[in-house]
Amino acid sequence: MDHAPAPLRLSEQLCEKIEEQIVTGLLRPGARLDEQELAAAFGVSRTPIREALIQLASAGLVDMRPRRGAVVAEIEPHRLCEMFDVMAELEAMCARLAARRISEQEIVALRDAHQACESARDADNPDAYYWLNELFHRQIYMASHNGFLAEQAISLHRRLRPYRRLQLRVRNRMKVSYSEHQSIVDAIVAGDGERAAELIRGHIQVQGERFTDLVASVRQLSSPAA
Amino acid sequence: MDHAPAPLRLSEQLCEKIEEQIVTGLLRPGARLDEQELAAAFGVSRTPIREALIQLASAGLVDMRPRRGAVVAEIEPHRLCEMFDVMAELEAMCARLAARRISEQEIVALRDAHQACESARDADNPDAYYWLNELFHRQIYMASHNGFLAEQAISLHRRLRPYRRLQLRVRNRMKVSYSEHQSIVDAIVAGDGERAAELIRGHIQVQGERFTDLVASVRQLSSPAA
DNA sequence: TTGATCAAACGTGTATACACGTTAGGATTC
DNA sequence: GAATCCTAACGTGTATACACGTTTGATCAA
Repeated sequence: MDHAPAPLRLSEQLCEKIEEQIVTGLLRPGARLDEQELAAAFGVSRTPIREALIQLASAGLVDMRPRRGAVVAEIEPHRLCEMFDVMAELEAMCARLAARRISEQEIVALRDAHQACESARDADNPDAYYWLNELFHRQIYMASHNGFLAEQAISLHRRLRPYRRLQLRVRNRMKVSYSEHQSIVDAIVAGDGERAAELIRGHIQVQGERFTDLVASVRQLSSPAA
Repeated sequence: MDHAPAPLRLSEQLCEKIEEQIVTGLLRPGARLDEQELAAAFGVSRTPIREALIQLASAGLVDMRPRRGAVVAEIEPHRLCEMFDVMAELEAMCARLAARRISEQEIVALRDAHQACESARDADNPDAYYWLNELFHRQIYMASHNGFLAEQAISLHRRLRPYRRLQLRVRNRMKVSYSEHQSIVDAIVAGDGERAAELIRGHIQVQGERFTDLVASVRQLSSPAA
């Protein structure tokens, strides 16, 4: 599908690799990102590392303080809630548009993605569910037929990844999530945009609300010393 | 307000300068951004220029093609409409939240900003109106009391600047815009979030719709040769 | 012992140098 | 005369070198 023959630029590859380490939690929020250290670790010079860090800083995953080095961005609980509120609104917009514009093919794809989530739920496999859930939501983004909106949604979704991931461990979360998905699919297929928007807004916001509880532990993780 | 003592990094300053040249139209969409040329023009080396371009590329104002140089991003008409749709939704969200959360002080500030627009309208000064309009909208962003949302709105607003600017030249646009502002202020102060959201959504979307007409001329500007 | 001051090491920010892909121009061939 | 191939110049991508601010450790004074 992605027929780009080669990234061809080290900066891009490094950007993805470092982002991977951030979202998987290998690099914790607040961790220093020493340019020389990273350069040595990846076997390249500082130049492409710097360029990768600048990109990640623009994306909000890294915080660069002048002359004082870069660190993995620490998102305080309050801001995290704000971000989830915006995410909820973006997804609501996607759902509203999707209800009006989704094609027959896309309906099939959406139902397939939904079905796949069911399998992961039944297998009680949070990691699988995490990925399949992401694919499910992307189907809705695409069905909005607004490419820019879809990009924004994907971008913010990525940024929230490390925090979202914890959610699925909550008891019964997968089952509740799946049943919410069902209602959303029904509303979209029925062409009821307002209902679909309202449902998915709640679906996302509940995660933000629950974070009010979880953030404490996250904060503990990111600042062990103090 | 912004108590940052000094940007201290050339990359940042160059980023702003180049962005300025893009949004003011000095650098037209599609224009090549030769690193050596820019470096010579600003009297610096290629390194900070590259870093500035990477930031601008992340922001979407510049398009970097591997090994083939950077150009000012060309936004095709279709995508521009998509961006205005998202902008409308972001502003609607700001207005909805603002109606619930705005403080007495912020109401005063909002009315002041609105009043300032009136002066520019009466003076029939589109350039002044352009800036005051921006300040007016920012008051609403801030009143949403969602810092992340406000940042996103400001960011997208900046990106749409070069295209938005043309709008005010349209006959009677300033008068219509001002009267729409009035209704929006009333709805927010009255605490009617849904009405405020609906009004501002229309206020923004009408710009996107009108662009369907204007884009032809924009396209002509950006690609004189063919 | 604790506090402040200073100096050296460290790391970022910028400049320069080099390598490779891209592109444009000219020569050659059909 | 037009198209293609080759070649050389150009510009990007990466590496290296250097300058300056920041930080840290030690020394000295109270």
